Amino acid sequence: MANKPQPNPSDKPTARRRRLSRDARKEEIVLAAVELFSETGFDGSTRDIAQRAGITQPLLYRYFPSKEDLIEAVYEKVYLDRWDPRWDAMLVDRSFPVKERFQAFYEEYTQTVYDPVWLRISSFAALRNAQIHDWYNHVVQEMILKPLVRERRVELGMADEFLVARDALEAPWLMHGGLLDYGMRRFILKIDVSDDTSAIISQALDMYLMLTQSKMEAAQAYT
Amino acid sequence: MANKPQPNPSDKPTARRRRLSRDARKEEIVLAAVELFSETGFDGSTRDIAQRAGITQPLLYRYFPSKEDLIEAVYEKVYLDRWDPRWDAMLVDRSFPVKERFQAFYEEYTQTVYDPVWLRISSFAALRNAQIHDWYNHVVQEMILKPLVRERRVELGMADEFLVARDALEAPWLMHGGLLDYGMRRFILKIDVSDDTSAIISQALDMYLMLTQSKMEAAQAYT
DNA sequence: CAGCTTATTTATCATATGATAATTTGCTGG
DNA sequence: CCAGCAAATTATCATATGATAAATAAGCTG
Repeated sequence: MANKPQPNPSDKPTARRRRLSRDARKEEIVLAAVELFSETGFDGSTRDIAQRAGITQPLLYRYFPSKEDLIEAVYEKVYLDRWDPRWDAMLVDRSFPVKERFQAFYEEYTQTVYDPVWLRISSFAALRNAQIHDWYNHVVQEMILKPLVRERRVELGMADEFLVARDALEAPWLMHGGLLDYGMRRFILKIDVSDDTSAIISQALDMYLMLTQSKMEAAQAYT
Repeated sequence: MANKPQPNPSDKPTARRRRLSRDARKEEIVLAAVELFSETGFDGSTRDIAQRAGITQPLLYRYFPSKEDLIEAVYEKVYLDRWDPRWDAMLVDRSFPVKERFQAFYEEYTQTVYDPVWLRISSFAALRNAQIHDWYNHVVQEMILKPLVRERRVELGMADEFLVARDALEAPWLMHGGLLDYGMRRFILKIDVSDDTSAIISQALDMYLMLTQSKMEAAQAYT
C-alpha cells in the first residue's frame, strides 16, 4: 500500500506561490534553518526547513549548493553580530570600578547569550567540532577575559602589563564558564534555578575579584 | 549503475560467525553504541553500530526492540556507576578541612568525568532533553553541592542546618559548572588550556570558599 | 499587454536508515 | 554424534533524505 510516493501534503507550501528577491528568500531559509537546527541539531532535514520557510525543498538548493553550505550560513547568522561595539569601551572605562563595569557588561551580554536558540546551536556546533566555536571562544577570551584580567590588575595597583598569560586566564574562564553553565541549566535543562541573573553575575564576579585580591596579597607577603 | 542494492561489504562482519551469550553480545553492542554515539550523537546509524560490534545490523534488533531502547541502554551504561561510594564518607569526614576534602574528591571525580566519551554523550543527552540528564544534575546537587554547602557552614561555625536553600546552591553550581566548562574546553574543544587539573580545582574551590567567608563576615557585621 | 528573466514547483534519483521475516549455523545436552 | 534451541545472517520493506533536471509561473520592462 502507498507504493507510489504520494508526495506528503506537508511538503507543499500552504500559501500561494510568492516571488521574493534573492536576499529576502535566502534570509527566510536561514531563519527557518536556525529554528529547526536549534531544536534537532544539524541533522534536521532540508524538507523540514523548507516547510518552515513555506517553500518546497528543492528551492533551497537554488540558494545553497549543499546542506553544509546552509549550515555555514546558520553559523554566521547565529555567531555574528552578537557583539555590541559599545562593550569594547565599556570594559576599559576606568571611571567605574571593575565590578561595576563588568556587572553592567555581563547583564547585557547574558541577555544576548541566554537564549535557547543560541545556547543550543552553539552546543551543537561545539559537538560537531565546528571551528567557528573555537573562533568564538577566542573572541570571548580576547574581548572579555583578557580585558578583565588587565583591568583588575590596574585596580589592584599592579603593573599594567598588556600581556595576559594562559594561566592567568583560568580564573576568568572558570567564572565565565560557570555563568554559561548557569544559562544551560536554566534555559536548556529548565531546572528550577534562581531567576535573578544580576545576583548570579554579581556572585560570579565577586568570586573572581576575591580570588585575585587574595592572590595579590599572597604575592605581596613575599616582598 | 548499481541499481541492485549490492550489499555493502562493510555491512558484513569481517570475522567468522561467533556465538555469544545473550549478556555478552548485548554488552558488546552497547559498547559499540556508546563509542559511535559519543562521536556522532544519537543519530548514529544502527548499521554503523553493528559494524563496530562486528555483527550484522538486524542482530541488534534481537537484543533491543528499537533504537530508542538501545539509546536507553547507552544512557545507563554511561551515567550509572560513575559514583564511587567511598566519596560519600569522604565529603563529610570532618577530620580534614573542607578545602582538602573537596580537593581530593574533585581530583578523583574529574578523573571520571573529564573523559571525551562521557562529556560528549552527556552533552548530547542534555540537548535531547533526556530526563536522565536532569536526574544526573540532581545527583550532583544532592551528593556533592549540598554536602559542600553544609560542610562549609560547619567550618565557618554557622548553625549546622541540614536544609540547603536553592539560592545557597548557586555559588557551588557556579564553581562546579566552571569546572565542567573547563573539561569541555580542554577535552572536547581541545583548546590549549592549562593541563594542571589540580590547580584548576584548587582555584575553583578557593573562589567558593572565599565567597562564603566574605558572606559570613558581612552577615556578622550586622549582628 | 507581450515577452523575457528567473523564482518556484513538480517529478524523480540514489542512497541511507529503522525495522521485520525467513533462513542458516554454532553449540550444548542427551 | 546428532537433535534442537537459539544466535546470527541473508533478504527485504517502507520511508526519509540530500540532491538534480525539467516544467511552470510571477512579476518586471519595453
